[in-house]
Amino acid sequence: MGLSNLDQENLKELSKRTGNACVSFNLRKTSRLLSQLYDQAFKSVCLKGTQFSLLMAVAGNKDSTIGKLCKPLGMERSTLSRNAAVLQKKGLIAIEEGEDRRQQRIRITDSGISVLREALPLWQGVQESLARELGEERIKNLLEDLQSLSRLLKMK
Amino acid sequence: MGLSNLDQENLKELSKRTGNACVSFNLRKTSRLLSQLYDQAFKSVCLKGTQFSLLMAVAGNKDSTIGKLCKPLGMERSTLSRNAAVLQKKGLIAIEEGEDRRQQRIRITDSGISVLREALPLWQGVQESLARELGEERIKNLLEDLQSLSRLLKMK
DNA sequence: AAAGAATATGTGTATATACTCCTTCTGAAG
DNA sequence: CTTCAGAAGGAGTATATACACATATTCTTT
Repeated sequence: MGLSNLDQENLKELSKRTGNACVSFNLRKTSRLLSQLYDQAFKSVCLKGTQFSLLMAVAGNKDSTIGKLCKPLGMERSTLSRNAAVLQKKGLIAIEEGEDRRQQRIRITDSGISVLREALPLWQGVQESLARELGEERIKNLLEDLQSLSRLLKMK
Repeated sequence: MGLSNLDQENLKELSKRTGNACVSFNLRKTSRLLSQLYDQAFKSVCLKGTQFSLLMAVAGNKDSTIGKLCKPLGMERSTLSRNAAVLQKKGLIAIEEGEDRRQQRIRITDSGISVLREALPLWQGVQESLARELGEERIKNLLEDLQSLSRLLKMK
């Protein structure tokens, strides 16, 4: 149909179809909603879902740097830099100049480990409730599709 | 395993598994990457993907208001309010006081329609390239899963 | 060793996002 | 008509996000 012959009826219809079909819109929308659920779960440890993910990534990548962490997280360098600063301010990670003085080495602190310890069961709780409500199979498929799409996009 | 007995090997393993299994992390990550692709596509019409979605939603909901648009977009009221202000500044939508003077009525402008007309084929281009590269079937499944998850989350 | 290329990161700016608190307005109860 | 509860929205604040530009450091070439 397109927009060539555009009255109100067409617009309404077009808008609805576009919203239903747009991969990006639906990803962002679901992501927004789901992020709120995770944020709630982490409230008691004063973390947001994004911060939990980053903290966990730092924990699992000993002696990494801002630049090196970008790729696995699929995150822009400057974004990561700023997000890391938030965790540093909370004392959960340490950021220090590397031997190569251009680099900033990142490591998790004891306090960070401690928070992670508290946060992990909260995370697991949300994951399990999702699996219960949406079904394990569906979650598994969703994760696979998301990861395929991520790989595809990173190659560009 | 948990975090009870936590050395570097465990952490590395745990971090990897958590990242692979976390629905929210994978949604946000893919969403970030994909948004960049859409943003590129809309560059020539000076829109971002988020703005295209909102503009399209405004176009399809004649005589709507900030509050009424929230639900279908799965967006927080204040977020929508601020995003709408950006489109207003660009002259693509108009925001005016309603009869009920608490409300802000939103409508697309002629300029907005015009930009939408240019943007639609760009959107379609990205959608088609995605379908080609990931497969129609997979896109369809992904959209269905996302929409199921959205519905589930909205009920909370 | 000096010059220039390449690398790693920070900063400025703009948008996106959500929570909390505040103001304005409407409508209902009396 | 007054009061007051509820609705609609804005503003303050903090984080998340990315792009463009600037800076510092290392490496490479001559």
